[in-house]
Amino acid sequence: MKNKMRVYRVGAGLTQEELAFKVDVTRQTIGLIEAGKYNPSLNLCISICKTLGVTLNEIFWMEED
Amino acid sequence: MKNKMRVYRVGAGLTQEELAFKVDVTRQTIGLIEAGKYNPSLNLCISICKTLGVTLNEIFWMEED
DNA sequence: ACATTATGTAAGATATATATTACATTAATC
DNA sequence: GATTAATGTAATATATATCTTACATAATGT
Repeated sequence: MKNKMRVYRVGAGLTQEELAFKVDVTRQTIGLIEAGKYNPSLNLCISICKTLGVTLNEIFWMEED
Repeated sequence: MKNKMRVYRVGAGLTQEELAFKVDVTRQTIGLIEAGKYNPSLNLCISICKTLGVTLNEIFWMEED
């Protein structure tokens, strides 16, 4: 599993397009990050987290390895 | 204050150059991230955290706002 | 079934993170 | 105080995140 963005996004009742608009980025960018095909910038990660009301660890930190 | 990288790096007894080598990046890149002048990629942030034995939140998440 | 909404994906363009090389400055050690 | 190690910083080059446009598919409602 890549990251938990999608879980928190739909949990927040947001579509990819809506989240994209809020963090000032493209819908495609959100989709590709969710799909694990993009390596987003820290600032974008932080914007996403703040918009979804969670922290970096909750979405982007994987405990396993 | 930008992020707490420097605190944890010197706490780990590492020089910028040593950390850079471990995360496979340039010394300059580390220096600029510490100085808050770069917007690093998530993967690099994760590498740095793992090398320093901390999580994303500890270094890159600011509670204020 | 059809219309609409949400998502996947791809090609080419643009912005920016990072590399490379180089030199300057500061801190530490002798 | 001279020498070395660590860090700051700048110019140009390269790699890659992100944008733009476009089309295709999946899901959902009527």
